[in-house]
Amino acid sequence: MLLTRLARVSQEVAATSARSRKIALLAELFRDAEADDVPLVIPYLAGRLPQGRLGIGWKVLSRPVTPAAEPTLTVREVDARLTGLGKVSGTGSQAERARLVGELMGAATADEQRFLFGLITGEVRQGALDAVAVEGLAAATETPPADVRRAVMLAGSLQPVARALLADGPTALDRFRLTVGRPVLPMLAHTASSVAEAVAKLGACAAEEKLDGIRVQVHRDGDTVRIYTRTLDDITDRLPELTSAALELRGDRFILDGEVIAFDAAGRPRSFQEIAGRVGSRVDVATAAEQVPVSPVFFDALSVGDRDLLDLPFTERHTELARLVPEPMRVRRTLVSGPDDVRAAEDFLAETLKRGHEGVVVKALDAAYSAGRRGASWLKVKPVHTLDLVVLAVEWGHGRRTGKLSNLHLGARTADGSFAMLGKTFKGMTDAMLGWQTERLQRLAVEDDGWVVTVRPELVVEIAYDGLQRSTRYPAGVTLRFARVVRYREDKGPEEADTIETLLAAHPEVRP
DNA sequence: TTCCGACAGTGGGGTCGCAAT
DNA sequence: ATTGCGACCCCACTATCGGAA
Repeated sequence: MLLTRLARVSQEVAATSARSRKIALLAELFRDAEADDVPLVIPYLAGRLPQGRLGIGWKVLSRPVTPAAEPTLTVREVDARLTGLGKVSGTGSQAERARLVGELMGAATADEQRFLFGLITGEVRQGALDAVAVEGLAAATETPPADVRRAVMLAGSLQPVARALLADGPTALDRFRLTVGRPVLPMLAHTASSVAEAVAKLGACAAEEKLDGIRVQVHRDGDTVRIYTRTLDDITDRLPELTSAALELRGDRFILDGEVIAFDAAGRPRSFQEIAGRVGSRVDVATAAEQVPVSPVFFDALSVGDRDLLDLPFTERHTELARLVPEPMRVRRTLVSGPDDVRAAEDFLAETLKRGHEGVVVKALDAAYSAGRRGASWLKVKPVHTLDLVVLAVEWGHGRRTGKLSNLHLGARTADGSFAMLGKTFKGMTDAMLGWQTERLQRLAVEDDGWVVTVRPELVVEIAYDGLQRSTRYPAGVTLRFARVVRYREDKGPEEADTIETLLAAHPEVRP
């Protein structure tokens, strides 16, 4: 199949907003693909590369290359060239990679160049990624979408499922079973604004500590242990303590879900930054492990022995977990019978925060373990802080925000009356706010370099954030974690904005 | 008819590792 | 040694479609 066909369909998919139409367009293309093209066509139109990461980014791809006049590239040729690209490594490799990218782009028409750019940077912007491609695949093969989604969860990605389904038909899905040693997509939590809201939605539930570390899925089969991240990367070699911990447990065959965290000398949880640095260290693991030893805290069991627990209610999975994992390695929790029992959950949240953790996750007791779309049966609740800050500058948006001023630069007052930048945010704005701020901020503009518009520091905005973290980038030595806009405060002048001093005083545990 | 779950999009900061300077 | 870039950790929120209630 020619690449130009994919590029054209991708444009058509992007042009329609109806999900049903997107699915129909994808299904039609999948049906037309030859057997050998299928393993490429499906991930390409799901916005993914079968090779995974290539080491090529926005910078290299942005160099202009004269496009080809006629479309000649086939999907298989593109795949072969990208595979070659991924294999280039060593000294001088960056120049060689750039040369190969230039060759590929030079063989592509302008439309194809646009498609390849989106594919490699992961920004296809056609309004259809994995989930819609799964629906398209289900339609093309006349298989129930729920069955395809479940197989994708068990396989960890779309490609193997697509290949099996198109080669052998719907019965091939039976091959995708939970297997120790093969990671599955983890179940994720939604957000609730309060414990009361979460309990009202879920009924009988458990409130568990929410730990601010790195999610891990631990597989043990006899003496073999493998550890996977949320995106299913294998990080076994970076966390030797976890292998030891898994080998100490009584069972010799299981899959557990948990979080890796670390404690300081006083027994308080260390910051996310410290844990992420430790888990990210690959070169000298021994030294990193000495400086920041980590501990696992497990909260779910996906399989034990030869039993697949995924479809069991949480209560039963937890019974299995408790049988296998002793107390300190198991997450602290409390049971809540229902809305009349909210106080128990609220007290538990207060205790958890006092112990230095992030918040709680409220989990329905009757829910199965599912990465699919079986509703939000895990709800996280975290405290939210707010500040009044001053807009110092704003960046022009991309994609659907093209032509709108989007990403705000936020400043707090300093002792001398000037403003210190604390970070940026593009979150929390409605389309109406986006339109309003585009007009309002242009009136305050003192400079526009085509990317950043610098403004007079006069407009006050209320910002919500999850906490403070250390920063080497910003002048105060700190930055906001997960900042988002709540509302504009036109009733306030910049002289009423919050100061760096009050911010630091509110977070004594963080020192710049 | 209204409500709500699922999805995609729009990017945020930090850290590590590697190649180039 | 320092800098720039890419990969991967953590993530919030809004708009929209389409099925459920």
